Amino acid sequence: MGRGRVQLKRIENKINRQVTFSKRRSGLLKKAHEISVLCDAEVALIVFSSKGKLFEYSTDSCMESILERYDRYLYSDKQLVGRDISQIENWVLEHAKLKARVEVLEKNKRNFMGEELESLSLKDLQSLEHQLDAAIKSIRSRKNQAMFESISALQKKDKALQDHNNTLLKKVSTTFLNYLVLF
Amino acid sequence: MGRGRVQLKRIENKINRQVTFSKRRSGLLKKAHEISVLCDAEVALIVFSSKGKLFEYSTDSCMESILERYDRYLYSDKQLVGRDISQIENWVLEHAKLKARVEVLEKNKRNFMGEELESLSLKDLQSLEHQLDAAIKSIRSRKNQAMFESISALQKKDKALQDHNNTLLKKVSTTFLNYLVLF
DNA sequence: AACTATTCATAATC
DNA sequence: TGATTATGAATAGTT
Repeated sequence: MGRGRVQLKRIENKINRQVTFSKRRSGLLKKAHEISVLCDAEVALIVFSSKGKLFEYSTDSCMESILERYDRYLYSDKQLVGRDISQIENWVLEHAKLKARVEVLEKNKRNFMGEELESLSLKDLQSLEHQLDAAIKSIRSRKNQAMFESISALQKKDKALQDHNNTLLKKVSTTFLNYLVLF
Repeated sequence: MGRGRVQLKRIENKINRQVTFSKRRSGLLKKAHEISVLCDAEVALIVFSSKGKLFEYSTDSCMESILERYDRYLYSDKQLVGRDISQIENWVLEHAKLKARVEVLEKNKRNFMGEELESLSLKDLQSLEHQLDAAIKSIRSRKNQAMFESISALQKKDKALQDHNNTLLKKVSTTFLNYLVLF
């Protein structure tokens, strides 16, 4: 990239190194974000500059949960300690995540109900419309099915009742005939 | 990169998503390594695929030490202990409530997307259908409005550009005439 | 911080 | 998968 090939070795000139770091860092963070969104992946990226400054990226801005998942993945049965975050801090985080999730879902719901559309782009609107169109199709199809099921259940019940009625009727008339014979 | 530019949103096609993930993952790991070597930075990169598989890169000082450094960087001065017990109990409750709310909202959302309809009664289905019908109407109306706004903004811009062009044209011809007069 | 000339990464295709 | 290729992105060197 850029003019001339680059050797994969430490850039000796301090200024160049700093500039390259700055450029490549933003590129790297961007690509981390892209793969996260495009491919539905969970990404945690931590970069310390040679001067010790921290830069980071994490999917859904929740580094801690990804690192925890990482620990779980590696040491599935081991204690989570090692990383010295107390349980309480974990809860705070979890809580914040839940709250954010609720907010997103509620916004979502309002959009699904045709509210708060001002905040959506034309593209979002289009995709929402298609989503709902598809949903309505499913719902109508399911409704039809449910109605048919309900109808056939009623017909079956109706038939059973009629049969029962007939049986009773026979019994009654037999009893009546017996009565006549006796008296 | 590649043929045609790419939208920053989840790739819906599963196969494409998987392929893109594989390609971009190797690109990302490579770049992480490069910045690490070129700029003498310490890098930790963790990627979970959507299927939950782990991929990682870390500057040779090993992942664990970088994560430790990260924790130290963030939490070195914070106190982690000594919170009020009743406060904690409150949180536990709050947490349970939030979780329940999330569950309801998610079920809701799935229904709005035409999924999990088996659990709904005929009446529920009917009302959901009406709800979505109304929503679609709002959305279409909002979409129309947004499109008109967009169009009129473009027309306005177009007009401004034409005016500017005319002004420039006049300037050019005046200059040309002056030039003719002089020579 | 801008601007290019290049190299690189990768989406589409096979 | 793996290779190829056309194209859009990233970026090294320069100003």
